[in-house]
Amino acid sequence: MAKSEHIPAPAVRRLSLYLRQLEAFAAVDRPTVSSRDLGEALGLTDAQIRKDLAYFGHFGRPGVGYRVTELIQRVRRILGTDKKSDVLLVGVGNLGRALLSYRGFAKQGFELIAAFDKDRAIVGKTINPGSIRVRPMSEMPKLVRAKSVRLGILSVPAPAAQDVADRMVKAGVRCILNFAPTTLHVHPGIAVSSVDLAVHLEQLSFQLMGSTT
Amino acid sequence: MAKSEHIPAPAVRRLSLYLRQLEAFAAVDRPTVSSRDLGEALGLTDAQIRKDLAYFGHFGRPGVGYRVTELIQRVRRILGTDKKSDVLLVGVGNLGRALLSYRGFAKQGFELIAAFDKDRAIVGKTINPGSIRVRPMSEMPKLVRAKSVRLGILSVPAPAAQDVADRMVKAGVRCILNFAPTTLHVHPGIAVSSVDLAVHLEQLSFQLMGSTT
DNA sequence: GAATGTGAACTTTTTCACAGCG
DNA sequence: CGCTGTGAAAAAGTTCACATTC
Repeated sequence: MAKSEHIPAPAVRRLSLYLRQLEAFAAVDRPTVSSRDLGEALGLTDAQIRKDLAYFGHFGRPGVGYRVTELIQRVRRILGTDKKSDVLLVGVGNLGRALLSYRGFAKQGFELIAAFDKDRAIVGKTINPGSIRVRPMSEMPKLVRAKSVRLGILSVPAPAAQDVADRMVKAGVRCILNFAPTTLHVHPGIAVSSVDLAVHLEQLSFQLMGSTT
Repeated sequence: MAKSEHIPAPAVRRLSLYLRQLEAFAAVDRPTVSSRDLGEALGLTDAQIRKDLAYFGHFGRPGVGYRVTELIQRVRRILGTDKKSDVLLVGVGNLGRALLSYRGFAKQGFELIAAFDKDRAIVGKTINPGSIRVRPMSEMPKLVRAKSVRLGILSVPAPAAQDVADRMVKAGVRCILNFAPTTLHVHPGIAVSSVDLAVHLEQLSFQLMGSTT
């Protein structure tokens, strides 16, 4: 396969999980893993894992499995996280601040290089250890162009989300990680991924319903 | 349909989105909506929406659509958010604090009633406006039993996540909203929903790859 | 006339099962 | 022999299209 076939979105989502688990194996100096090992660790079937990886190439060795460090590199390459990406954030409320302090981004190759807010009371402040100074919204387009930022994190309140998204896209941002509980309408070609606490909680609540009956 | 047929997980996920959009329509005093209206607002097809809602009952009127306030109540009922649920949180780091300050939970019927952390430096403190005092881990099982808490939010670092999850489940928690970037292994019957920033970011990064080529 | 609910057709995704390589 | 990669089969999910109801 390996070639430019259409790759299912669920396969790409799982690729991130594989990467994480592979890193866990690497941390323990495991040289190789089989699709079965990975599957057990992640709660997936071995066939699923082989099929997913095969969309991208022939990475394994029959009788042996996958070489851990090699596969990590390959998966990073596929996901585009082998090189650092600059990321900006708009909306420095509670959540925005937590995200700015989150150390996990850098580990994955994402660097938060700027934060913006419209609130004059916050602009100019520096969010602790992160050393990023909050800038006014007006400076956003300039920075996006100067640094060719493609990835934006949107952590403003829901009513402002669409407007801010439009401004990000206009400035040149191509992918938005949306934390606002609202549906964003963007041009096709612009990617949006939404992190929605309401949906997660309500889904759990629904399952609770079923198990009580 | 309406009957105890197997309901696809994606349909349940979307139900949350429908609820949110319905609330937006209600806020504007819209009396009824058609599946088409909902679909346009959410970027889904009308057929999808009708099919999803039909899993749960006959809520609409041909020629008219769905009565907004009525459907809101029904969906809340289905999701179990028509009644308040107590929620606890373990792990009062950056993210935990942000979650404790998040006002959206209450709006959806979830009440954060307690927060726990193992760090003695944090225990005893009260997280601003939220008025919740952080308690030591040792008090967790007692509270879960006393209040029959079924839902737990897990916002501890990845290496501690499995252990804390086990302790939550042992205490009686049935559903876990997991923010740690790790796969949790729990008994079948215990529901886990993971919010995974790595997966979201890497997915966006992947899409960026494709559009650049 | 407008819009639902739903079987049937279609599409996507997962699982199976096995030939073939190391 | 163990384990991959992959067609073929099965399952799951989505869209179509229309009879039916308001």
